[in-house]
Amino acid sequence: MVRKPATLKDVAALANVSRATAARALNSYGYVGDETAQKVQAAAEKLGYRGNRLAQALRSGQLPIVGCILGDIQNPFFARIAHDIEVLARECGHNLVIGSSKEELDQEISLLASLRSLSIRGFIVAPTSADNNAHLKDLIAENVPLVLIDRVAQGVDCDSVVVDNEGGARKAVEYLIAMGHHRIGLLQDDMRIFTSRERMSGYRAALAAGGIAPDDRMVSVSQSTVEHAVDATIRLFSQKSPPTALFTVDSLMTQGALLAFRSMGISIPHDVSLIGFDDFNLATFTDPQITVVSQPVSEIGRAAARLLFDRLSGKSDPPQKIRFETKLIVRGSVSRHSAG
Amino acid sequence: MVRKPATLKDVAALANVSRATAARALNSYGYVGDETAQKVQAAAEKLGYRGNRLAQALRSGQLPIVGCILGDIQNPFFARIAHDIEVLARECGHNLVIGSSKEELDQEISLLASLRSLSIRGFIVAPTSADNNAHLKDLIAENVPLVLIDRVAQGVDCDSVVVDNEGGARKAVEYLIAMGHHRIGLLQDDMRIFTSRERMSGYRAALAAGGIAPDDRMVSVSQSTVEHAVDATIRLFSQKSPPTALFTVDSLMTQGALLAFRSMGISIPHDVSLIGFDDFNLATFTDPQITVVSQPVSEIGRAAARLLFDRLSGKSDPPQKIRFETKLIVRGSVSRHSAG
DNA sequence: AAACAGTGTGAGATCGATCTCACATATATT
DNA sequence: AATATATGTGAGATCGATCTCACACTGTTT
Repeated sequence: MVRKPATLKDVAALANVSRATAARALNSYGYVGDETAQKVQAAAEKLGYRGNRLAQALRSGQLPIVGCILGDIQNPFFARIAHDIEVLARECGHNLVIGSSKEELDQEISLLASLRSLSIRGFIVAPTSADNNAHLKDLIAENVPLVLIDRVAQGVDCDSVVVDNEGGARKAVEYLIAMGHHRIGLLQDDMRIFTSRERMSGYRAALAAGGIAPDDRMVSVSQSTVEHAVDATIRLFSQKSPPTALFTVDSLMTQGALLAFRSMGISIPHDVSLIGFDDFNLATFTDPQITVVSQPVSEIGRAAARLLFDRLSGKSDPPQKIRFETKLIVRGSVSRHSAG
Repeated sequence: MVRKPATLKDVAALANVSRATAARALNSYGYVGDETAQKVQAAAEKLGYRGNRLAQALRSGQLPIVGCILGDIQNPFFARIAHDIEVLARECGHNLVIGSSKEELDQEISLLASLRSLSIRGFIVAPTSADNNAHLKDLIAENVPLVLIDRVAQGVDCDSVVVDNEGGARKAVEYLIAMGHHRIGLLQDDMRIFTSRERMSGYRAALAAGGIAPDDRMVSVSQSTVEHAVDATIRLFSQKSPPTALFTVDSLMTQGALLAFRSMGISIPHDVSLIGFDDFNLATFTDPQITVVSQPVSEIGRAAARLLFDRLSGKSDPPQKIRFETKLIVRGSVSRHSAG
């Protein structure tokens, strides 16, 4: 037996009033008699009435949902962000639709299109590509609230929350150089991605400042999964003269590098030094503990959500660009390299 | 300048036909003249018409969205599941709304209510409570497709996907007993949770089979986060006669236990043996590698999504209950205990 | 010529909630 | 008593897409 959810009409009928009056009673606006209001409340209660948000949304033009397009929820960094956004969204009476772009521009575009046709109120996006962003510009042109997170996109003028990727990478590599390393490997993501570019550029800047010529053989590109990172690390360290230190651009890659080193019998920090971008749960469990560049993960999602909901509630200040600092946390995965 | 999206009415006006005809042309049903159809297509093209899904949904009563309520996306187990569901949902032309219950029944109920008012087509839920599930029964009574995942709920007769929790836990504890352990600790989740119950019951069964009396002092309850698990482990191992082995019920707890042991100077497997339920990335990186009960994570989300979309496409077989096997993966975190 | 099938189109109802407007009453003010 | 003001309520329009129905027209069959 399929009983349909009760509609306002049902409530009105039961309370013996018009739909208009029922609506007034339930949403408390306009004039309603006390008695009438109570009758309506009781009727609504009895029928288990819950408004149909679709109908409400059709009138108001907007669904109480915000969309969030991230690279990959399986990355703990994004999982944390998604979680924080969801909590804040709920506080603001909104639900959250999550989509993974899998770092593919096509996915990002089609996902965005599909969410837009739902009349979703606003978006938080970690854009896959730093340049290719007509779809994001469209959003802005049509005045749909958008907050970029973790990454910004050229020519897209809107609120954003990122961290100091370049500074973080530079600090890490400078530290490696100060510890005597010259052949410093970089395990990085696709260069389309904003963070990858910035971290690469911090890496380059530190090398330059240390008088070290960049060497393409020291750089390996990998998708951001543990498995791909394992392979990329193995490639990097199978060369005749492999790096003596490695900087990885996210925690999944760091974990991949750890597993690769283990399988190759390379020991940290004896054979190779390691610094990862983004801290992770077990970074302090491994032996040695892993030195990392940490970012304030718990702030990022909340900050982005706050920006978005400010916009949704009508704020129209110029776009706000938040940039959090990163911090080098020195543990035990880097050792001094006696010059060679 | 905020240009509103074009409506069917606009298209019809531009093409000089009625809304009905425009709809027929665009959705290709009923009779439409060739010429007329082309005029309409052209008009739609020109205006960049994309149908308003809200309006469509209001008529059809359903939005192409499925909802998914999990314990916590930050748990890699759920993150993986969410990811797999999202991929399959997209293939089926649906979007995915994700909510975290944070293992609180209230959250689960309010989240469900909020999603239901959106006229979402179906749900995949990991119920927080094994008993308290009137809200789930409501779904079934109202014929809303529901798939339970990771956990089932009493009296809720619907599709479900779980693993053999009891068997997995029993195998783990039997193995510990076979290795000479008697004081076997259990680090578990709240007993409201189905998996917790089942794993507990496997633990008990193994103890009983091994002739070991259950001892409440060997059991510690913790929320499923690394931080809480650290505390719970410390409590458990601060007793006068602590366990010689520990079984943890999920990977976050396993990680918490590892961190706790490190901070207490307890070494694995020398001082204590450890088996965790649910494998994790770094389980093979730690020294020793961690012995775990693994579950086929990559199957679970996909199986659940498939069941759900089968229902959505009208299948009305009796509910299907899928139960995957678990596997004890012996690594190096368990050592033989010389009887004491 | 009459009846019928096939083709093409538009008017209007519908989904459910909300809002405007008009119309009642009741009380207060001149 | 006449007018103004406050208070309650309902009829009907609206949001955008879709669907039913009625109506028209062509061509075929008796």
